[in-house]
Amino acid sequence: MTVTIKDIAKVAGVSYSTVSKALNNSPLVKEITKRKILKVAAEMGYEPNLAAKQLVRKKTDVIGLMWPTIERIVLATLVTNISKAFETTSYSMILSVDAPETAMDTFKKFQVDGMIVFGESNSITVSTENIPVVIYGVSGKNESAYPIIDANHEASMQKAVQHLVELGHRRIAYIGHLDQEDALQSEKVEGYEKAMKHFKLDENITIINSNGLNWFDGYTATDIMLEQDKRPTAIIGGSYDISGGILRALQEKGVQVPEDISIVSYDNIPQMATMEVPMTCAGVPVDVLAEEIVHSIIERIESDEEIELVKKLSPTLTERESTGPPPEIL
Amino acid sequence: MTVTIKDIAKVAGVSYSTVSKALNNSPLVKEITKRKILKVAAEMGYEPNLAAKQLVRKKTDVIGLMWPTIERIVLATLVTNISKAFETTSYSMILSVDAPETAMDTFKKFQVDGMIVFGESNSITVSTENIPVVIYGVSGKNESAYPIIDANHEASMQKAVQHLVELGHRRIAYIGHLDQEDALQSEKVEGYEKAMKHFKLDENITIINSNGLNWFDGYTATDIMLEQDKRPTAIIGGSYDISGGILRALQEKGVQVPEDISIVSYDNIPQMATMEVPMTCAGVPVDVLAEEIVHSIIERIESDEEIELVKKLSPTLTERESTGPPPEIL
DNA sequence: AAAATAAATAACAACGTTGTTATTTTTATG
DNA sequence: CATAAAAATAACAACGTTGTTATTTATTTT
Repeated sequence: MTVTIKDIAKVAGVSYSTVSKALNNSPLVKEITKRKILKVAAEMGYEPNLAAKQLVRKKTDVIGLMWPTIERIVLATLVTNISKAFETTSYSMILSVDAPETAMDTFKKFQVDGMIVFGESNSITVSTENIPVVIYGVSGKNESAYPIIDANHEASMQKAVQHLVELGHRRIAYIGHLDQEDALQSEKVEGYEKAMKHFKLDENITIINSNGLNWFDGYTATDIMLEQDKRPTAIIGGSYDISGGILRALQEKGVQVPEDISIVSYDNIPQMATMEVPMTCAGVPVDVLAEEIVHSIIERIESDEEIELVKKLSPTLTERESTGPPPEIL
Repeated sequence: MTVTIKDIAKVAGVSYSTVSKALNNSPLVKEITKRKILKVAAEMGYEPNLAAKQLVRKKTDVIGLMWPTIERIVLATLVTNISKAFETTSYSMILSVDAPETAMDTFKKFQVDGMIVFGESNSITVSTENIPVVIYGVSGKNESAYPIIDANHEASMQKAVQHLVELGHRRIAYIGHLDQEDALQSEKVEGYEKAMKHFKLDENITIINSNGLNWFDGYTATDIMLEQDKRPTAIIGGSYDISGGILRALQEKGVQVPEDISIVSYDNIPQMATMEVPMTCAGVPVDVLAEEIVHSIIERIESDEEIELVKKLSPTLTERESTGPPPEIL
């Protein structure tokens, strides 16, 4: 038998409503009785019944995270960070790896107070009724019905290019997955182009399609790139995995990083520091991103005012050993 | 305002207890009233309140999955499969990527009916009270307090070696992560050794430590292996990622797979089919594994009898293009 | 057609909380 | 030291279900 507030009440010799108040640290109960009740509760191993509480409070203090594609390491890191960020709040998080519809059903069933959705807003096909939602993705052109946390790929690319330009680079290539369907990827390429133009490097724009987001895709793309006659002195990798492949390909061809070629990677996760060559990277640090997402959904739940629809975050450039001045060109 | 059974009752002109029965398809209510009530409920967009139901039923129909290390692709695939497997049951699954203690707290709070734990039984440090638990891991020597689903690494290795022996191989090497702490890894190596001895290939036992479970670890280990004078004609890779690295390293050195060297990988996931060279692999197919895990926890919840403590599954050898007869040796 | 039985529905008490209202106890006031 | 005011506690009605018991209605049986 599980112990309820009524059991505690009996033992402590008070009414159960007093127990309820004491457990919620209400100012309506005297300090000394509060302490006594808390002590009894602890001794009896009391665990509150969420269902009962939920039934009367109409609130679960639970937020659902929809995460349909679990096989990408950067997102896995983000999820871990979000989960950690929730620990300091009064909310719990539940995770669903199901298809959006199924996930939504589960969340509705659990009557979550809010939802975090990875991906574009159009991944929400079912009605969310009036459950607050925050999306992590790309704000894009067309307006979304839900607030979006945008990691600001364009600004990241700007920072990456700027860093390399300041080091003296001019021939800066971009290797990434070129996918019209994927707004995330497109924004990176466009950001790169924009930045190059901004620094008057229009004719040096070199974009290589890795045709995928995996380690090996970056590897292959780099091989192809190295065969071309005019090598760039710096490469921007479109993602953690791709940059890993780029680095490996260069190493194998005996190209020194950063002496011969510098690399900056998109994605700002701690793992960048433990790569073969610690990687300079541009992007919103994953812990900041997590904090921001968690903060946003809670604000949206608790505040009545409409929050801003698009929140573009400020990326950081973290300098490590994969970037340096370009080699002297003979 | 959400619609409750009382609202339906009013509209349908019956008592709310009749509505409850009708919605649960009870034989105590006449077919015609049942239909009427169901129709009204649908029209009003009724969604049952889980908390209320839970409060009286003392059951949540929810199972928690503890998954502390989300960054391994094989486990991610398993999670996806488990999630899918639950869809055909009356249970829902919630996922926690937190540390075991935190995860356990969350699950207790949600009053899950059961828990699935990845890893060894000693990862459960907190009391599970009387929540049914099923562990996916290694049964090992010392008895566990909880039922274990064991993917039977030893038998997998036996199958891998047998397959290669039948093809005519004798010099079969094993490349994997040698970690005393990790029972999963140790069992694979031991299984390999046992199988080699079983086929009287004691003096051909070659074990190379990849010092890690990543793609690159397999890659490096293979490089080292190729420098040795007597090459094996076949390699067993300890995991999906490691095998990927092995394959890549061989390709780069111009070693043909399977003409020059055959590879069998541990881990039986669909992704094996889409590698550079479709990979022959040994292990319990991930969908079978998922079904078994889901079935076990549900059985443990619903059946009063004690279920067997250790369930060793039967691995499958899936033959693909990475294995063939050994080259003629001059 | 009245009495006995069966079938269908209604009434109501749980379940474990919270929050509001009613009562008791304590403290301050004249 | 009675009395008013304040503080502390108790009582009780929700919340939306389920399952048990009580009541009504329909169907047999004599």
